[in-house]
Amino acid sequence: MTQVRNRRPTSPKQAAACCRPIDDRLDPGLFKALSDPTRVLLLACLAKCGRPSTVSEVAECCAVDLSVVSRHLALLADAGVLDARKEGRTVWYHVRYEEISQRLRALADAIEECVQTRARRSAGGTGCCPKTR
Amino acid sequence: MTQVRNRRPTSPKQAAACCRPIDDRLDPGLFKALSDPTRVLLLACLAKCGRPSTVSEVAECCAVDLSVVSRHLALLADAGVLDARKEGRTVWYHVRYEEISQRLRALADAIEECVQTRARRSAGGTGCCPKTR
DNA sequence: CGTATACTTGCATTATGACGCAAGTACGAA
DNA sequence: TTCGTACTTGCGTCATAATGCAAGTATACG
Repeated sequence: MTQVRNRRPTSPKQAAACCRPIDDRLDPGLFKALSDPTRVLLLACLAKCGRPSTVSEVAECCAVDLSVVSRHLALLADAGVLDARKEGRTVWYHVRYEEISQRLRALADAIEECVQTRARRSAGGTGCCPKTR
Repeated sequence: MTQVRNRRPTSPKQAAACCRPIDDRLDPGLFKALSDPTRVLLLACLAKCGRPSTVSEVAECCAVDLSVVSRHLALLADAGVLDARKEGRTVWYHVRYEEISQRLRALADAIEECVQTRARRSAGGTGCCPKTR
């Protein structure tokens, strides 16, 4: 494939060979965690409540089985959305507010960077690095 | 269920009855669109390329069938991530940079609002409205 | 008109994931 | 050590969705 280094890619195919902040920030893992309605409902309840809550407490928010809630919360924690702290037999989950908002803002920045790159690039920008993954 | 109006919810269950900006901004539809690796790859290529591209062009970015790419792009357009413009037999897709970054920032704001609410609330805040959906 | 191009749609296959139930684990209390 | 609480895990079922191929539609071009 033609390597493009110091020019903006002129086609999507060329763009595929370029790495930009958006490549790291556009993480399907995070979005997969937020793509299920039940999970999002649980997350919203936790977020609005504001304090760490147990699995049982969160399970009262909706009609699904406790085991389902347990799995959803564990998945959200895996994705970096929640933080889990075990205390005896109870587990306290709380929202990683800063983590989430920072990741979202970083992605927003990365997306806007793609627009601004055109101007910067033509003025002698940072170039397009080869894709390494 | 106990309705909580002018206090911060003290449990996730109470929180479920409260509506906040996060309820509207945490839209599973958007995240579902961004949860598939192939779709994210196509989106990144389009974003980095910067100009509107055709289905065929985008399809050169990865090894999946053209029909698959066609479906992915249509889905991303449905989710508000891409904009589609038909011109003769070709369809030009381009990234809605502003739309996406604004939605992400709005969600980041809504998440942080959940943290700040505690202080505002105890000083006589806006209250907790009943859930209407 | 016929043909090529650009994309979409139907359909079957396969993979992934959500869910509930039941059983299991871990911990605390009596 | 026995029981109850809090959660996790195994497993079967069902629904959703990703994919490729083939056929279909729409448009341009000669």
